[in-house]
Parts: sequence; structure tokens; C-alpha cells
Amino acid sequence: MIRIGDFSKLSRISVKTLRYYDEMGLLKPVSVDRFTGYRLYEYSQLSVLNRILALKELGFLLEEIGRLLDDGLSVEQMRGMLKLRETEARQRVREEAERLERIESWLRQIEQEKIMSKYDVVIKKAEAVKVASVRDVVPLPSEQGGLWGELEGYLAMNRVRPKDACFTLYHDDEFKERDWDLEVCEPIEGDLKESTRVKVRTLPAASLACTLHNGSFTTIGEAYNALGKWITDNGYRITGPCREVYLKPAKNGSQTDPETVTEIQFPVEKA
Amino acid sequence: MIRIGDFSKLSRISVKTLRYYDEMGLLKPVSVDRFTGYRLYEYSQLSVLNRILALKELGFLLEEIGRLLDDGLSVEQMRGMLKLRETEARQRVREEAERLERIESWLRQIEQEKIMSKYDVVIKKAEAVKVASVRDVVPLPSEQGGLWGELEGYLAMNRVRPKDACFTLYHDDEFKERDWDLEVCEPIEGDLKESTRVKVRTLPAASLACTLHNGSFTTIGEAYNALGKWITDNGYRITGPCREVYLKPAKNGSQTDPETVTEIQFPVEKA
DNA sequence: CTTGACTCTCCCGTCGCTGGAGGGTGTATA
DNA sequence: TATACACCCTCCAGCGACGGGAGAGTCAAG
Repeated sequence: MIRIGDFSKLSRISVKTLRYYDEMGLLKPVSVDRFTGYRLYEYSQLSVLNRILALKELGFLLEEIGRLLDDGLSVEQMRGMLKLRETEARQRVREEAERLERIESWLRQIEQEKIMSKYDVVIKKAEAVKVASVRDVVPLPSEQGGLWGELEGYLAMNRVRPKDACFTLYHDDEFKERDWDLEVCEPIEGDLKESTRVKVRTLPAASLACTLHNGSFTTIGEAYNALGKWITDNGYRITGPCREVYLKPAKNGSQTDPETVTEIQFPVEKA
Repeated sequence: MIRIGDFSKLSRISVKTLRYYDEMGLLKPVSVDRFTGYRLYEYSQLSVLNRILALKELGFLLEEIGRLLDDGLSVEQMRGMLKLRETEARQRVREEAERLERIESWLRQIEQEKIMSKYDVVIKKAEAVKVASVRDVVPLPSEQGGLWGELEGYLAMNRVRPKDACFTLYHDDEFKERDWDLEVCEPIEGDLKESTRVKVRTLPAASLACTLHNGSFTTIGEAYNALGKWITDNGYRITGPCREVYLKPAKNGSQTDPETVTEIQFPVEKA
């Protein structure tokens, strides 16, 4: 029988931690002095502690370890739990590797351009959205006003109020001089019947690489460039049409309103 | 100017989080209604929030992000901070990969042997230790009693009291039938002059792969086997002589005392 | 009898939030 | 105009695995 300080020295685990494990029911001292409250351990408990530490390194929570130690666990159960930990560990390795990749990308960016980019890119998980939309080919993006007119008119007529920021989907894979295939969208809830021009569809859930552009549309190309660079630089792949979300729409459809805020989103997945 | 709920929808960041960022001084709303306490944001603050999120993904603490946003930070300073994050991220990738390796090793172990090993292996960082020791070649490990006699006698004579568990260093690289080169050690503090037989030296700090053996020395080979297997299986390399630490020494040097607890430690590094 | 090492319990802080209680505010509808 | 109901506020607690420190009791040696 040894006191907590000696047990701590032998196991190289702090007294604080040992008391905490006692409290959690993970490793109770074999006896506690009734009068002084002193904890008394057996040498053989060092093995139990070692098992606790080993399980902890595998990523188990202390609470799980407590249950593992109590239940006489079968090899099969143990295998199952380990399999679970395995997937989790793989996940975390991926996450940390991605973080590292992002840091290196930032470093490369400031090395090359000697200035911090205006455009910060963030990955966001988006749920599926149901939208009403009008799709058509127009000479230039700046000429999508007519499509918006059609869509808004139809929605107003059907007493459907949009519930979120509206956006345009760009369906062309490559840059075009003229004739852009685009689709103006308003997120909606509830039901809405389609017309020949206005369709209702649901965009699938996706991971989106996002960046924000402030001000006039004349310079929005820079945002696209920065975002495109980021996507390849961080090892992602574009998996669908780009969304241009009008967080703060321009006043009366102006192309140069300096107050507009637009978010550009590309659906992506890890390459 | 928009209220927190709309700002939350546009940014896809929860209201709770926005309030927390306000409290932390990370992202203060441009104005707060004097009477209702309602927070009012500007659309342009979405960009600030995006920068916060981007920095968070690089692994910065919120407090650091706050300082980064306040200070007009130079590109050089930013480069320095990123370099720091980079090393940290590399470290964490390594750690998670090691965890994964350990899990897979456990899985292999239970697949092969259909039973959970008695021997749990843990890596512990050990500081340098100053020891008094006697080194010699003896026919068999069980015959090291004489060396202990010499060492203890000398220590008692010099009024030096050992401060930690004593141990034996095994200097042979390979298994030997006879004639083992070993060194019995007692950790000491303070000064002690050497004799022809008793030396004083300091073992360097190291990472140790450790496992515990309970009971008789006749079966301690199993512990060595399990530990050796673990070390190669987890991608470590042995970097020094093995230590056999007598956490609970046998009564009167018995080789079969079932109460003894012995820790086997190999200095290792990642291969 | 003191000194100093050891032990106890209890409470607070970590980090980045989330959840809930309890109460005020703003607007659309009946 | 009354009333829903959504929205907003502040304050407090909790997570996980401890570490730090206060304040008080315990134990062995000199």
C-alpha cells in the first residue's frame, strides 16, 4: 500500500490527475483512510493505470475508458470500438493535413504577392436549398436584369416571398466572351407550381468554397481569380456550377453600386 | 444596417457565436441600440467575419485573431506567425498519425491473437537522471544480486539515500545464453564520489516505451516480447539500453515473488 | 516542539462555443 | 386593438481533462 505521492512518482502521472481519476471512478485507490482521507494504492494498480493511459492514447474519452474497464469486454466489442476510433483518427489526420495545406497556401500567397489578399476563402457546408429559378442564355452577365424581372414577377403573383439571399448560377464551365448560360434563383419554402419559364428545383447539399466581394461588379473578376487560385492551391476540385449570391443587392440593379456585397461560392470536394 | 439574425443567416454563423465574438472584441456590431441593446451590423462586416473564419481555420486562437485584426500587421509579422502555425500543424498531423498507427496496431494484435494483450505499452517522456551504478558481466540476470550488494553498501557508507525506484540497464543488443553485460543503478541527488566499482553518471532524457510486468521474473520474457513487438509495430526504433525498473522490488531478492512489479523501458524514437 | 514535506477538499480557469431560463421588443395577422 | 409569434437581450451552466492555488489537516525527522 502506497500513498498518492509515491504512486504518482512510480507512474509519472501527476497527483492531480490521479485524484481526478479517482473522482471519475476510473482508478479508485484500494483503500481510503477513514480519518485522514489519505488515498492508499496497491502496486498492482499501476497496471490498471497503464491500461487507462494506453486507451487514452487511442483517443477514448475517460468516461468510455471507465466503462471499458468495468465491463468484462469481449474481443468482438473491443474490435468494434477500435474500428470506430480508427475512422475518427483518420478523419482528424485529414483535417489537420488540410489545415497545414491551408497555412502553406497562405504562405505561398504572401511570398509571391508580398501583400495579404483581400479575399479570404472559407469552406462552408450548405444544406440542400429549394429554389425558384429562370434559366437562359444572355449576352453578358450584366444583362440578367430581365430574368430577375420575370422571376420576381412570378413570385409576387403567386404570393411567395423569398426566404434567403437570391443568387445566380453560372452554368458555363469556361470563360465566355459572350452568351452566358445562367440561372437566376430565389430560395423559397413551401410549394410553388412551375411555369414555362419559372422552374422549381432543389440544389443538393454541398461544401462551398466561399469568398466575399465588396462593391462594384466591374472588379468582381479579381474575386473569381483569387477564389479559383485558392481552390486549386488547396487541393480541391470544382463539382458544380458557381453561385453568385447577392447578400446586399445593388440599388435598382446598378452594376457599380459601391455598397453591394456579393458572395461567390463554388461547390467543391477534396481532389 | 441589419440585425443579428439576418447577419447570422447571411454569414451562416450562429447568433450565439456572433454574440460571443462581440463579447471577445473580435467583431463588434457598428452600433447597439441604446434602449433595446439590439446589435446592428453593416454588410461590410461580413468580410471581417470571413477573415476571422479564415484565420480560425489556420489554427489561430480567437484572442490572437483579435490582435491580428487590431494591429495593422505587416506582411513580415504575418509570415512569422504563419511559420509558427505551420510547425504546430505539422506536429499535430504527426500526433494524429501516430494515434492512428497505434489503433491499427491494437487491431492487428487482437485479430492475430484473438485476445487482448496483458501488456499495455505507453510512451513516457523521461528527464535526465543522475545515477550511481555498478556495471559488470554476470552469467545470468538472476545472478545480479552481488552487484546490488556492492552498490547498496557503497551508498549506505556514503550516507546517500536513493530517491527513486532502482533499475538495471541491459547493455547487450542481442539475446545471450550466458554472460550478460548489465549495470545496476540507483537514482541519486546531490554529489557522490566514485569508487573503482561504483560510478556516477547521468542518463540522458529520452522517450521511453514502457510496459509493466506483475509477479515472478520467470515469465518476464513475455513482457519483453510484447514490448518488442509493439515497438516495431508502431514504427519506433530502439535508441539505447533497456531499463528494468523495480517499482515494487522482490522480498529478499526472490526471483519468484508474485507481488513484485517491474517496469520495462526501452528508449525509443520514431523511425 | 518545530520544520517541512505531504495530503486533503473546494473552487476557479482553460477554449469556443451551445443550451436554457427569464424577460423585453417588433411586426403581422385576426 | 389584441394577440400571437418571431426575434432579441442578459445571465448562468456545461463541456473535457485536468492545473493552480487557498486553507487546513497529517506525518516523520531533527
